[in-house]
Amino acid sequence: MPAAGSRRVPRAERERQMLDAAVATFARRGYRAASMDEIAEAAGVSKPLVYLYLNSKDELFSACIRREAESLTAAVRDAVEVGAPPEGQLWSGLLGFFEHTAAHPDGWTILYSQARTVGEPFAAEVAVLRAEIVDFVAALIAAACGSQDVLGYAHALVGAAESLAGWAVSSPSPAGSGRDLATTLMNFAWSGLSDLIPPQDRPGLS
Amino acid sequence: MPAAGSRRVPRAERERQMLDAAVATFARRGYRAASMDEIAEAAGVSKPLVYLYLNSKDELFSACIRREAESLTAAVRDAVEVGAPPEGQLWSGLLGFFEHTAAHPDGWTILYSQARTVGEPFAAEVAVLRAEIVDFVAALIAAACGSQDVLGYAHALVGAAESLAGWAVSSPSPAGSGRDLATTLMNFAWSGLSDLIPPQDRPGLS
Amino acid sequence: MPAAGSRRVPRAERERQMLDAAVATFARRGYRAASMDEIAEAAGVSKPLVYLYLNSKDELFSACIRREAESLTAAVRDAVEVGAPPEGQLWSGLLGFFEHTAAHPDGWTILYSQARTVGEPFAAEVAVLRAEIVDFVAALIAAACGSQDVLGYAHALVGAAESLAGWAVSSPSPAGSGRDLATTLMNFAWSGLSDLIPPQDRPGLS
Amino acid sequence: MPAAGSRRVPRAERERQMLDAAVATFARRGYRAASMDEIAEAAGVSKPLVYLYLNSKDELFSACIRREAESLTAAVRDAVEVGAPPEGQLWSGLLGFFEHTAAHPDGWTILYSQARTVGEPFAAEVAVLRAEIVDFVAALIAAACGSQDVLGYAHALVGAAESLAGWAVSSPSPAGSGRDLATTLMNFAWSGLSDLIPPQDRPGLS
DNA sequence: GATGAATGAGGATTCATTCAT
DNA sequence: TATGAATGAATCCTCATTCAT
Repeated sequence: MPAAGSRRVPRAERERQMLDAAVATFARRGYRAASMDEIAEAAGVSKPLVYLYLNSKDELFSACIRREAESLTAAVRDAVEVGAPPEGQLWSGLLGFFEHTAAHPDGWTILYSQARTVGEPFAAEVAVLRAEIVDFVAALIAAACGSQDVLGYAHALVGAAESLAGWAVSSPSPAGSGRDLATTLMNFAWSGLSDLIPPQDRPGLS
Repeated sequence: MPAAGSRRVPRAERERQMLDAAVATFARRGYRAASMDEIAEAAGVSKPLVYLYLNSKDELFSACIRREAESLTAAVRDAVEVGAPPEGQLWSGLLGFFEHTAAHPDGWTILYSQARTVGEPFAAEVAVLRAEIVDFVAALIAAACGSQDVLGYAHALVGAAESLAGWAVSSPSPAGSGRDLATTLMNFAWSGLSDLIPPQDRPGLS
Repeated sequence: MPAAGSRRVPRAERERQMLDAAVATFARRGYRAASMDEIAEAAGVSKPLVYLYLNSKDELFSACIRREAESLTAAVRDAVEVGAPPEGQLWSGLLGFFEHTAAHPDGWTILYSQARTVGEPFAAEVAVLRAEIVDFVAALIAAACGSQDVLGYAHALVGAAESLAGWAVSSPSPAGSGRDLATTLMNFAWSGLSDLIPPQDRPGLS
Repeated sequence: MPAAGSRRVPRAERERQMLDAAVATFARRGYRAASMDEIAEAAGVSKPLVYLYLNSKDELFSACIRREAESLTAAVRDAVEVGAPPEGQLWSGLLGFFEHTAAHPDGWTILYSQARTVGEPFAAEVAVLRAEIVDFVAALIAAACGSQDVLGYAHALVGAAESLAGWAVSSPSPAGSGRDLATTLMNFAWSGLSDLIPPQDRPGLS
């Protein structure tokens, strides 16, 4: 097991080290404030090597986004129980989502906070990712309900999940485990708050 | 009514122009990428005047955050029907929220996307704002339900609202009016998705 | 006696206030580091008024130098006992010099430290002043001794006086009064250190 | 021996070139008026390289002061004949001092004129240097005389030396060689002016 | 595979100075 | 007499990026 800063490391591993350092640095400081010097030092290599392997700051950030996005989608994909009923798929997918974001807070920060604020090439990349998730969730909701006009609900559900994930990431203690978060969200999304309210107090909306 | 770029404007009005330009620029480009040159030009003044009135980029951004935060809080505060039952207060507050964010998308972007990613002084400022909102929402939910452990629900609800607001801001056409968004969210939050699902398909969670 | 910041002050007095403020500011911060803003504020007036009366930073500094130089020369001139023997003239002149520099440390700082380091127009002005003093001292020494090659001695004596004045200005307590300094210097210059040394230990120089 | 402006020079040599350029520039223009652009151009490198090696204008100036101060103290230390009687040590030390300042007028200007006027971090640095010199001279005088109250004499002697050095630096021709200056000063300091004066004309001071 | 040496370009900030009243 | 409003022109400093080894 070679030390992080050791010499003569094969390219694939060096790239992984660089991406790790870049993800951590971008998450902590933001795209513009993170300097290539900082990243190279965190990776334990010289700056020209970062350029040799990853070409530019833009491409480096892009590679970070791609890696973290694929890591997150893979985690959710693997967590979803194929063949289960839609609600079961949602439940297991949410569980996978919360567990992965809790385990990789820097990756989550990059995707959710940083990439959206940097500007066009990257914001679009994450927007695509998010749209895929929303569409996937919308399809599950539609499958469960039969209704078609569920895009708003899907957005609300995804936003609620993001908010809970961010809550858990920023203040780990009170937020609870991934399972707790998924439970909270499924209760919230499925039964709504009205289950907690006496019927006569419910607002007559819509 | 003097034109925006006219000479010899009283200080209060110039400051307003500068803040308008700064909010628009920061929203579009992010804190780091926005240059003071750009902001000054957008405000129709020279850079030294911006510094004379607002002292530094940090303070300028801080002033933007404060102004937009107060504007949003005031809009929601004024929209909430005091004396109404908690659900009614939530409904009217959400309505005010969606209408304000739709009317001031740049302000919303600054608070929601930019300020959180810049780093400590600013992230903390918006974190406080958001915590206040979550606490307020949690109090309303608790008042409506009698239950105490509602912080998770409040986070979910606020996140859902943010997501819908962001959806509406980024793609105005399909998202609908503020009223539509509020309706969607209240339906989602109150009745849950289960209303749309035949009872036998509901997952038995938790 | 009008307050320093009062309105509608006659020009002569305003100019005096400005020069006072400028001398103090230039002495404390140096020519380049002192800003016109700072000086105007210290004088209790607005910047355009400083320009109206004194035209530019250069001319303002020049006016400071001229005023302080004349003030110092006048003090020394008035102190010198005309008609006394050369040594008596030197003694009284030194006394006047030390008393004036002790009473006006900012003026001394400007002449001795600041003006020499700023660059050509000003350095030359003070160089002229200093050359006059050195020549005057040289004439007195020559008159007392009959010798002609006394320029080096005059430089040494003036430098010793400056050093003692700077010592007194920077650490007032141990240095003693103007009279003490003048006494020290006259002892040093007249009798030399050899008076304190047994004759057989004196080096055989030159 | 590569030319001063040649490419790819080892760091140590580049730093020396930069310090040379900085000393010359600071001496000629003063700390504030000297621009980093000017210094970099004088050193034959680009500005970022100056920052890469010397971090900031402050640190660059500080490095100049340290280098010149050490250079001067080393020259004097090496010139002093250890084991000689105190007057001999003074004589040889003065000789070393005058020869070094004559050979390095820019270094002398920085220490004597510039650093004292810039403000606190630097003024303190040279004040320490000067205090050491004064103390050293005072010790020699005390050793030669047996008297204790010689600090004033030491200040006078050092000031006289500084003045003569400045005279020699600013107008090289009439001032004479280092040996001449040292002779003048030792004559002045040891025998005083009274040797040149008929006894009956001497003032009876203190 | 890896790096020390080097730079063009741009950004935040300050300052002396003027104009209109 | 006096000032609030305004700016052109630097200046310090940083950063992404490349070259020669």
